[in-house]
Amino acid sequence: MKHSLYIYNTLSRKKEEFVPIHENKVGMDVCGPTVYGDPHLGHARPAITFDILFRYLQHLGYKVRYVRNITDVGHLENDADSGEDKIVKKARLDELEPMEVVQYYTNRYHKAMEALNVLSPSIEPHASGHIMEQIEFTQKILDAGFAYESEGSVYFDVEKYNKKYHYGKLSGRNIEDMLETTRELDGQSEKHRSIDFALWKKASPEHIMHWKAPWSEGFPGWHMECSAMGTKYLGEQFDIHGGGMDLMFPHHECEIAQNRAGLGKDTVKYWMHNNMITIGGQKMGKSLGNFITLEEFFTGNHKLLTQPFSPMTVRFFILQAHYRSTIDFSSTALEASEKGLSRLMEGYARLQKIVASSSSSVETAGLRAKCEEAMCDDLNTPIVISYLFDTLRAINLIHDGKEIISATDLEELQSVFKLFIEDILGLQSETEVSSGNDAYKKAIDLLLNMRLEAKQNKDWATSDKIRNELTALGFEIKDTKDGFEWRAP
RNA sequence: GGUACCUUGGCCGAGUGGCUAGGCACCGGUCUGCAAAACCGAUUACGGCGGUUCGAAUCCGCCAGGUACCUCCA
Repeated sequence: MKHSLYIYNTLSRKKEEFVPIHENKVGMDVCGPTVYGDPHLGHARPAITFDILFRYLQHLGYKVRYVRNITDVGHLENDADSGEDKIVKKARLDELEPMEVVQYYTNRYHKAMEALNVLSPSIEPHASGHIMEQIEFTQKILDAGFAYESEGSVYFDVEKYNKKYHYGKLSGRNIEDMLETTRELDGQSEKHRSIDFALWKKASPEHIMHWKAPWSEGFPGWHMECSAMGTKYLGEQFDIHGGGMDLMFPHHECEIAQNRAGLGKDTVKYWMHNNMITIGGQKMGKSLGNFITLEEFFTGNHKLLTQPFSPMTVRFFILQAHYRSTIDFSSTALEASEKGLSRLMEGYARLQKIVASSSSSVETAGLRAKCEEAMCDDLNTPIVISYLFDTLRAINLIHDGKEIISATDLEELQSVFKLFIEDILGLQSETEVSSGNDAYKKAIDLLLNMRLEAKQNKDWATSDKIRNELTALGFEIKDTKDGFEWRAP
């Protein structure tokens, strides 16, 4: 029996059954990175969360168009007149062309994502390549009467919008509170209200990145790109929009308002938000300066890291928590994940070598359904993983010859493990890649066969010497009943 | 100040009314020349107080502590 997928919709604050707008097709938009810095652990979370969703929707048989944008126009540093493109600022510091910075960090992002086994989205549009669409969208909002021009910039009229629609429906805020709690109005004289946000911003003279628009030489406001690009590639109504929880307000709230004002209808059916990764209980982020880049994880080159952590360990660590929970980073937590993952992957490798018997003494039939059920319950990957570990025990017992499994059950188990470990969770074995070529493998086998002989002759000195030397080089040697297993460093 | 959320055993983390996920660590055992691995077993838990209920980690109230957003952030 096929389960229905339920996902948590931030709009309703409830798990809802996922029903696509168009049968068998899913449109999905996720906020991608701003490419002015190295990708860090925080970037890995939404990428992996929505990678899982992307993979699972496809597994369910949907044809998915996944749009993940690259923000390269930059956001305003602040709302004041001196607001400056982040990308421009960095470029000037580095004395690079803005697009050079964009290219550099985009490449770095892609490299990290590939290492994490995050699938490429269907379309990865750059904001800088969609200025026309953003200008047109802004014009639509102006035409609809929900924006005003002021000194070359265009602002969204939140109060007017709120009279007809509801500004704050996603984040649960109300406009009165926002007006009360926003104190500083200095330097914002262009705007009618402090809560109004820019759709188009006139560029100051020192601003390098700017484009021609009916109102001024300038650049789009920072919520505009999602409205313009999402609807361009997915239509005026599409299924899923995702991103980090910190984007809920103002970014996604403003996007909802822009789309409603410009198109006259709500665009997104399901809003999904992943929670943050914390470090010592605090959000890991740029402003706090407590983030660790993905490269630092992979190399171990950071004062908070006791060792390097492989991309798969990082991926597994993230999947061991539900995407809507905060997950607290620590080196010891990563170490625990690393060991768990390694045990899981070894068991998975063992599963391939198991020889079937005429019947089964272990019960494994329900695994597929249980895992599907967990995934359908708002992508509960930690539960899926716990089921895999439960089954791992049976696999090891069969491997040790203490239990038996029939050919039918074995085939099913292999199929389920492949489906969930590789296809859905996207975990891949890292040791096989690094094991090198055939000659190298044969050389190690040769050494270990010599050790086996020494053992048979009770020559413990030679036997231990080979094992100790190989261990010192980073190899893992395991004796089995009738031989050995080894793993490259 | 406003809004939302969180507090689970040594650590990380599931779980939303009864059936006490899982991982890592630790302890005991089996196996082994020794070790590793694997397996078996044991131990440790739901922030505090009160309420609802036959029964609460799970629902309600209060208190304490913490986090996020309200400014760029995944």
